[in-house]
Amino acid sequence: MKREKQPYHHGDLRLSLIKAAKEILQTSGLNALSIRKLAEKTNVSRAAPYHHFKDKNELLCAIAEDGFLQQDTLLENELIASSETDPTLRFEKFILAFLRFSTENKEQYDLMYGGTIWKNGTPTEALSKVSKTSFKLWLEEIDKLQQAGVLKQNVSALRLAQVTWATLHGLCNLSNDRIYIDPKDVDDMGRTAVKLLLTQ
Amino acid sequence: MKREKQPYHHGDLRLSLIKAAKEILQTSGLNALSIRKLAEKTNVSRAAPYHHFKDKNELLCAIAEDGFLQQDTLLENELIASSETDPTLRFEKFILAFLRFSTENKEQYDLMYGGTIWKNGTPTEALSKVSKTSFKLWLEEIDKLQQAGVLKQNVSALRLAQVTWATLHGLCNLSNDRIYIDPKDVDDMGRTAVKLLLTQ
DNA sequence: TCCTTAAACTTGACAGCGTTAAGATTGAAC
DNA sequence: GTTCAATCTTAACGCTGTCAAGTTTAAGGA
Repeated sequence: MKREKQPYHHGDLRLSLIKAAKEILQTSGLNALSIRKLAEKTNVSRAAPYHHFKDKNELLCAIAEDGFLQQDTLLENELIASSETDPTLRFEKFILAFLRFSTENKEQYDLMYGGTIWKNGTPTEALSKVSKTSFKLWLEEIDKLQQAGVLKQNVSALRLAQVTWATLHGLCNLSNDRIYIDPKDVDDMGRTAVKLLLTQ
Repeated sequence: MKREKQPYHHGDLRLSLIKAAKEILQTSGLNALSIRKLAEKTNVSRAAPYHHFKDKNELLCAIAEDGFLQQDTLLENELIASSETDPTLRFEKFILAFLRFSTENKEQYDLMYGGTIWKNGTPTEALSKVSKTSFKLWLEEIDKLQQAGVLKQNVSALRLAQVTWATLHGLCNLSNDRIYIDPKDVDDMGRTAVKLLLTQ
C-alpha cells in the first residue's frame, strides 16, 4: 500500500503521531503499536518519526505524559464539580473516578504506570515530572482525609498515600489484566477498598 | 558463533529451556528473552523449541506456572515453619514473605501476574489452574484472619481477599517498577499495609 | 532577489525477532 | 530388521526498531 502524495513537510507530525498512537492503543493495544504502522497511518515514511522522537521509548513517554495530564484534569474536575464536602464520600468519589479512568484507558494507563517505561528506568525528564505532580495531587487529598480523621493517623501521610495508592493501582491492574477480578465487579471492589481503609 | 556438536536428540529439552529462560530472566529481564537466544544457550536450533511449546506464549506460561509452584511452597513453608499463632503477626509474616518473593524474582513475578500473559487472554489451562489454586491459599488465610476478628467483618471474605491482595500486588508492582516507591522501603510499606488493614 | 542553512523528510539497508514448511535423524516398538 | 513417530535441522517469510546518506523545503540574511 503506497502512501498518497503529501506535502513534503507534514505540518505538525509530532502531535499527529501521538494522536494516531492513542487511537491504535485504544483499538488494538500496545502490542499492535509499531513505529512503522504509525508512520503509515500518518502518511509519512518509516524514519520520519525519528525526527521528533529519539526512539520508540520517547514516543511512549510522550503518550504517558499526555495521559497524566488528562487524568489530573479529570480528577480535579471531578472533585471541584462535585462540591462534595463529606470526606468519606469525597474519598469514594475520587477512587471511583480513578478506577473509571483506568478501565476506559487501559492501555494508556498501562503505559503511565506499568513496567514498559518504568521498569527499564527510561522515563523522560518530562514524564518523571508530571508523574510526581500527579502523585502529589493524591498525597494532598489523602492528607486532608487523614486530618479529617477518616483515615488512620498512626502512620505517616506519605506511607498512607503510598499504600492506599498501591491498593488502587493493584485494583486497576487486576481488572485490566483480568486476573482474579471480573471487570464488572471493579466498582464494588473500589467501594470495598474504601470501607477497608476508613477508620471504621 | 556456531553451535558445538551435540547428539541429535537433546534428552530433556523442555526442562532445559525453562531453566535457561529463568536464568535469562533473572540476569537480563523479559525483554532479553527470545526463543532464538534460548535455543543458542541450549545448543539447539532456532526451531527446536517449537517441538515442546506451541509458541513463545506457551513457554512463558510454563515459566509462570513454575513460579506459582515455587511461591506456594515457599509461603506454605513460611507459615508452617513459623508456628506463629498470633493472627496479626502471622498476617505480617505472610505479607513480608510475599513481598520478598516478588523482589527476589521480579521478572518471574511479572510473568505470573502481569499483563504479558493475562491481558491478551492467553494463559494455558495449566497456568489458569495453578493461579487459582494459589489465590485459594490466600483466600483461606484471609478467611481465618477474618474469623479471628483481626480483619473487618462488614465485607465478604472474597471481596476482602481480593482487595487485600490488590494492595499487596500494588506494592509489588510499585516496587518492581520503581515508581513512587523506593525498593528499600518495601518492607516498611508492607508493615504499614498490615496496620491499615487490621481492625484496630 | 538570491544564497545559505537547518529542519523535516525520504529511501535503502541491517540485525533481530517469532514462526512455519519441508526434510533429516534417531530411539523404540513391533 | 523395518517401521514409525518423536525430535531435531535448515531455509525462508514478514515483521520489527533503528541508522546512514541523500533530498526537499521553509526561513532568514546578503
